[in-house]
Amino acid sequence: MRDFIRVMKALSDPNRVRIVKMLQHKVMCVCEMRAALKIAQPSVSKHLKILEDAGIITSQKEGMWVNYGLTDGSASPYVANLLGNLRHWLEDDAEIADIVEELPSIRREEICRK
Amino acid sequence: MRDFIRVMKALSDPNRVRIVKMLQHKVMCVCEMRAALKIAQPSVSKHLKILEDAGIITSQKEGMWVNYGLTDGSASPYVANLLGNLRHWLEDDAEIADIVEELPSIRREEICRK
DNA sequence: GGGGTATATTCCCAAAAAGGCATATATCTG
DNA sequence: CAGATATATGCCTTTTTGGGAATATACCCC
Repeated sequence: MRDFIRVMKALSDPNRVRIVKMLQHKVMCVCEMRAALKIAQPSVSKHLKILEDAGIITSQKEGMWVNYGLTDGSASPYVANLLGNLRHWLEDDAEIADIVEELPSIRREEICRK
Repeated sequence: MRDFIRVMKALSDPNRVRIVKMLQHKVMCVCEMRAALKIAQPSVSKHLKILEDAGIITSQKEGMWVNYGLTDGSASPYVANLLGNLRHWLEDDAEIADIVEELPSIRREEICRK
């Protein structure tokens, strides 16, 4: 039950769902997500921690950056199912479409390292 | 997005998940759920409202009682999918098993109408 | 080692959520 | 109609949650 609730809570926040939908398109670092979501960096980090604790995303350090990506969900049937469905769910959501459309223009080389 | 969040939030609370798992076994009135969950009646009513607003359950008046049951989920793909999966998810959860086991002994004729 | 950058953590605040008690509403019974 | 019962609503309190600012940590480059 605890695992199930943890996954459901993790996906109960719009910004966290946006993160998942973005990560369907590419691996991203924190500052890229910050730029896409237009919220403060610590807020992004906290959302990422919640998603990671739920087994929905994983992180990998690459020098100064931390790359976040979706897990394969093999550790949890709840994650596996929801990540699978979220591949088509919300695809026609206007707001999600807007964010995804702008993703290619958000490149860490331009945003970070100023 | 709003619909999706509403459904996820509705299923992010242990007591509401317990309600769904109970309703998989039988239609129940508020006082039966109150007895099963061991929380105050107004709390049950409020949880039911949240689940109903999300399209997860429906209610039907029967005299003094209000019977609650699961929807078929046809109004929402999120509901349809989650209700479908919740038919097997948490089936081996100890706490859920306990509640389900006691369901037959919770009969409105004995609990209500004192 | 020192300066700069990316990320995580801490602290604080405002808003939301969950619970209970009291009360309102609706229905049944006599 | 009056009393009893089932459910819903309102109010209040406590806890949780999301956000930001400041700070700590880790890494890179010189």
